[in-house]
Amino acid sequence: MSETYKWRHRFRKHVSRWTLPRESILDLLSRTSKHLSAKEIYIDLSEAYPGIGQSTIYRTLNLLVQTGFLNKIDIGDGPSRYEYRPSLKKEHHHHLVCTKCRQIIDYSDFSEEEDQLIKKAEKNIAGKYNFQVQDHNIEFYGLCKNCR
Amino acid sequence: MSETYKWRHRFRKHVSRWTLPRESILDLLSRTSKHLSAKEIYIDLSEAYPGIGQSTIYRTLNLLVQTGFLNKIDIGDGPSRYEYRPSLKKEHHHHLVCTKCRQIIDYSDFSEEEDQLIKKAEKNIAGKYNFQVQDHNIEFYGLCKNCR
DNA sequence: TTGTTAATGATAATGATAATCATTATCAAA
DNA sequence: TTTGATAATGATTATCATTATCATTAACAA
Repeated sequence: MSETYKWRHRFRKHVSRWTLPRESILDLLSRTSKHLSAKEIYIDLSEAYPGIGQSTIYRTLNLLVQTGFLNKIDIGDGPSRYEYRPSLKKEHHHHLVCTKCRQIIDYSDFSEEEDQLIKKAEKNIAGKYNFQVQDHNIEFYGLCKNCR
Repeated sequence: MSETYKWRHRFRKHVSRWTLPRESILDLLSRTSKHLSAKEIYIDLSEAYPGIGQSTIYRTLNLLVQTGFLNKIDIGDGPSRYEYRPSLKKEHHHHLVCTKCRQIIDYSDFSEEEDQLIKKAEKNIAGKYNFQVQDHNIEFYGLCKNCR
């Protein structure tokens, strides 16, 4: 079964129409490991899809984030970046952010202890602050292999 | 010894002049536990210091972050927020971000295991990606006691 | 095939922040 | 203490990312 078909199916559950811009953006992000900004997506797609509007890019990105197809990444400066999210299940990874070239690298192998620590912290937070944790985010800042 | 005197002293090491806007901003942020945006700081200071310029706020905030007097906090949407940083030593805390009212709460009690886990991760990251970790950041997203 | 209506793309608007530049204030040295 | 070099300020404009508006177009259920 094609990816497109699966996407379309998942998408239609949200009572939204399946359109070329939506497929193009999802397709692009699913084929790259890069973390792209709206502008970068716009530039890239403009070749295969001349005339696509910037507004559509922004709207579609927001929609795809809301519906769980994409993750939005915000590292302080510059524009938001987006990455494909393969499954709705708790596939969890974090990011290494190069403070020099601003490259973002995925980092996913520290799960067992992390889960324990996070669970513990969430319990602690719930008790102490009456704060109901839904999600968490860890970033490491430093220098990538090219910049160090 | 007054705070102002200490700030001034620390500041002069960076070959910068000690001015009223700089003192006012530092004073304001040191007296609140809130995490304020540039605009909020501007509005607040405008009362005690009519005529202060927005540019000065932004410039000064950047400077104070660079010189270690303040932390800059970026939680995705909205403007950057700033908090006072009591000491240059590794006083480390993280943030609970309410996804509904966008309030930020400081969270600092999970250090021992955290340190261990983070150290381990940093070593792992260095080995695997040749990435030199300098700092890290953890955020918990959820609902605060008023919003849950 | 068609009608309803959601999505698109062009454009203007907004909000946060940075750049420019003439004026003013700080502070080291006289 | 004054003074002079120059850093900092505040007004303004520019820029950059993102959102809002709205007429036109396309998706898809019937």
